Amino acid sequence: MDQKEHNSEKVDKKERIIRAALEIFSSKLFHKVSMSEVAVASGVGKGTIYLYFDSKESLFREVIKYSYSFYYEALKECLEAGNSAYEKLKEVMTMQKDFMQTQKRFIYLLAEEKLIGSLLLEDEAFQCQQDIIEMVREVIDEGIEKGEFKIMDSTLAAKVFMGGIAALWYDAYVYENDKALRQYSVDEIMNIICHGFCEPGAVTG
Amino acid sequence: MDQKEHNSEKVDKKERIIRAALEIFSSKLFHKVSMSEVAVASGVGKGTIYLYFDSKESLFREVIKYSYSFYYEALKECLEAGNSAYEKLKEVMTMQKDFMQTQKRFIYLLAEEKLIGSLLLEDEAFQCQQDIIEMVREVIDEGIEKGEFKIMDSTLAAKVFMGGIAALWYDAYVYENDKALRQYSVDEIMNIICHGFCEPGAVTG
Amino acid sequence: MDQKEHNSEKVDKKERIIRAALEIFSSKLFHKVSMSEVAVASGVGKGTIYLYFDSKESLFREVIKYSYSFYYEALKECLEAGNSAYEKLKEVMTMQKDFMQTQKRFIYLLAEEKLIGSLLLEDEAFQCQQDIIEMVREVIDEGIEKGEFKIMDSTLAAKVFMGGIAALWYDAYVYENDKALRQYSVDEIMNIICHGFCEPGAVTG
Amino acid sequence: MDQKEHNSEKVDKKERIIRAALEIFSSKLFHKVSMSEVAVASGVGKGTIYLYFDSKESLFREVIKYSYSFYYEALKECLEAGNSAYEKLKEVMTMQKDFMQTQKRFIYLLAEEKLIGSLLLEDEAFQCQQDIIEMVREVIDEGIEKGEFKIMDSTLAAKVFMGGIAALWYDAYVYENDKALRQYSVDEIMNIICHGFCEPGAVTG
DNA sequence: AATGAATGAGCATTCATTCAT
DNA sequence: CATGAATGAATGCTCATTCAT
Repeated sequence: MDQKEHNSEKVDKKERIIRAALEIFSSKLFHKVSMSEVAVASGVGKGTIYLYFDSKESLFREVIKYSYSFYYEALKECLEAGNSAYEKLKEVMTMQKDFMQTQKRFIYLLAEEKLIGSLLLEDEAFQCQQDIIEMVREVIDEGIEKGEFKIMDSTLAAKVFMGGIAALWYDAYVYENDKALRQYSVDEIMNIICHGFCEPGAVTG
Repeated sequence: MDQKEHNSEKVDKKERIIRAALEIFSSKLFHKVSMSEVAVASGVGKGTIYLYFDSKESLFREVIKYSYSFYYEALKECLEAGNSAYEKLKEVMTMQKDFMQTQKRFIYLLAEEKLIGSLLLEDEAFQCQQDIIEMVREVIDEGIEKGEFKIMDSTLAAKVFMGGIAALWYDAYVYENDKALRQYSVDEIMNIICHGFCEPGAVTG
Repeated sequence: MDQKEHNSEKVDKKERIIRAALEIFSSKLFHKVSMSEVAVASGVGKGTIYLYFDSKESLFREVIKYSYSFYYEALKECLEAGNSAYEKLKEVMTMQKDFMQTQKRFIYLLAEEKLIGSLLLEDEAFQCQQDIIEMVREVIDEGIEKGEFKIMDSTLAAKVFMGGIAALWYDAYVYENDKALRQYSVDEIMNIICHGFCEPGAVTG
Repeated sequence: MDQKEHNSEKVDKKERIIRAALEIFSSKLFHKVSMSEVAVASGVGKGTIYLYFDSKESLFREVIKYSYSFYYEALKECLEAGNSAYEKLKEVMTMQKDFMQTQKRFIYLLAEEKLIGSLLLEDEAFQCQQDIIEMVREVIDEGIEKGEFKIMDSTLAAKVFMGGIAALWYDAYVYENDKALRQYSVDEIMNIICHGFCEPGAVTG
């Protein structure tokens, strides 16, 4: 067995554990997940997990990173896809709607990560969130430059955009109330976020 | 000591426990909080907690309700305060900004409640969230009727509004990055949400 | 209120507690009985029990004594009733069969008392058992003197007699298998105990 | 170390726990025994007990079964030993006398088992008692067939026989009054049980 | 005397982690 | 590398007993 094979086996086993852990962490609260359970689901011995991960927390952290990587890739594609900034944001919204429907549990995981994260995780994981906001911000800046969007604080706008849609899917998932989401079309949501609540011409405070 | 005082003492003790528990649940994950700890912080015996609450979960639930009650009141005041629907929403946003700065931990608690709640709590707690959306929706409907806001799905708008600002404070609290929030004025945020991203007149998708 | 009334009230309350406790101790293991439960069943406050009894153990002890007193009286009547020693023992057996059918739980209590007793109770309670054996022994001695019974160790005989029938009712109660007992007539049991297993004339050991 | 040794080590550990638990359950009421105590006495960690037993109750049950197995074997030997039915019963009585002197605590355990058992244990444990009565009954039936014993209900006789001697040892152990038992010879007791109380020829009711 | 709110010692059980094999 | 038996710290909850009223 050469070094390459050796490494690839290690990676395989590590990934197998992460994937099994992802499934389990997605379905229960962190503290309700036991390492034995992860070991059984991964098809490895309990001790083996500790060869690849320092602790339960560390495993959780890697699971989050693994999950983000898919989301991150999907997001990147969206932001490269459309022509206008508006279209790019619409792509993001569509992607998230789909993502949510197929990977519902990821949302749950993200929510828990925020909590666990704020107490347990390292900055590294926070970075993922920041990166996402940053990517969206760039598109918004692009839209501002092109005159598509008005002049505004693009970071603030990115947070409002991502926060608004996050709240929608969060609601849909956590309250298992996804009909609420399905009933809204992406255009409807985009319309509200991009054109605002106000009747054009309304005079406000 | 008359009956009234006696009752008030009982209420005091229950509330003392809730307040101590609020502090603690706000700073740690549910499973990391021990009843002994709550007892010590409340200045009562461990068994005493069980005179007022059936279980740890039950205590958590009451803490959530207690927290909501303040938020709920504040929200009600805001929605009665302004003249226009726009002003009312602006009041809400201002209130939340202040609320967040003084009661930061409530946000954390809310987030955990969503998780724990979806697994452990009864529907009762969910209702609070629904009630809040409902209250905001009514104001938005009012705005639509008055011609202040354009015709749109008011529930969706309420979710986007509350979700968007929730995301902002969540970010501010969880990532302890509140300078980010302080730097934005309420007007700036209201402008984005109410008037949207787009340059008026921009033609979109 | 004079002293007499006062005492009688005390006795009443004490007896009320004992009677309630008797019911409860008869239906559950000692450790499964809570003092609150006894308080509620007695219609007194929890603290009140401690005015009359030093501890849960002490209450249990008094309950046993109270129960024995009835048994003791019934036994005394039996032993005074018949003409011959044989008849007296038969009376005892009949009484126990009836006693068992109406006061099943007493048996349960007695059994637990033996256990709790051997660890918790004072000699005083042991005395009851000894007294009972003693009473039976006297009747057996009487029978020996009268030539009804053969010469034998009367204490041993008393223990075998009481033990044998105790085993029968114990079995009947604990295994809730009382049809087993009901199917045997007192005469049948007396015949076995008083005339023995052996075919008269059989030559043994 | 080969597989066999490995297995034998496992068995050893389980048996070590059972033996330690036997000692402790024999000296205290079930509810007064703590698992920590059993762990310390077994020389294993507290968690280890739970690798071999599901719960405290389950441990208790296994302790009972373990104890019975010795008694059961001894009883079987007795009933195969003598020539006549009388001799077999005498063997049983002798065995029990010895058994009691060396394994006093077993009796205590049996008594508790009846109580705990009637409330907590499964039928499985009851079966042991029934089996024992059954074994004795068969010998008595054999005696009846051979004309050694008179015609009588053999199950009833078995219960009286086992009950009578049980009461004797119970008394001896629980009241720590074993001189009482030692003073009686097996022949004396057999005489009373097998030939009865009555003077041969006495006329009874 | 009577009460019952308050207490805190006590205990069964779980599970992340280690380490001998 | 891989394992899983062994561990013991940690924790929610109960309940006999006390004591201020």
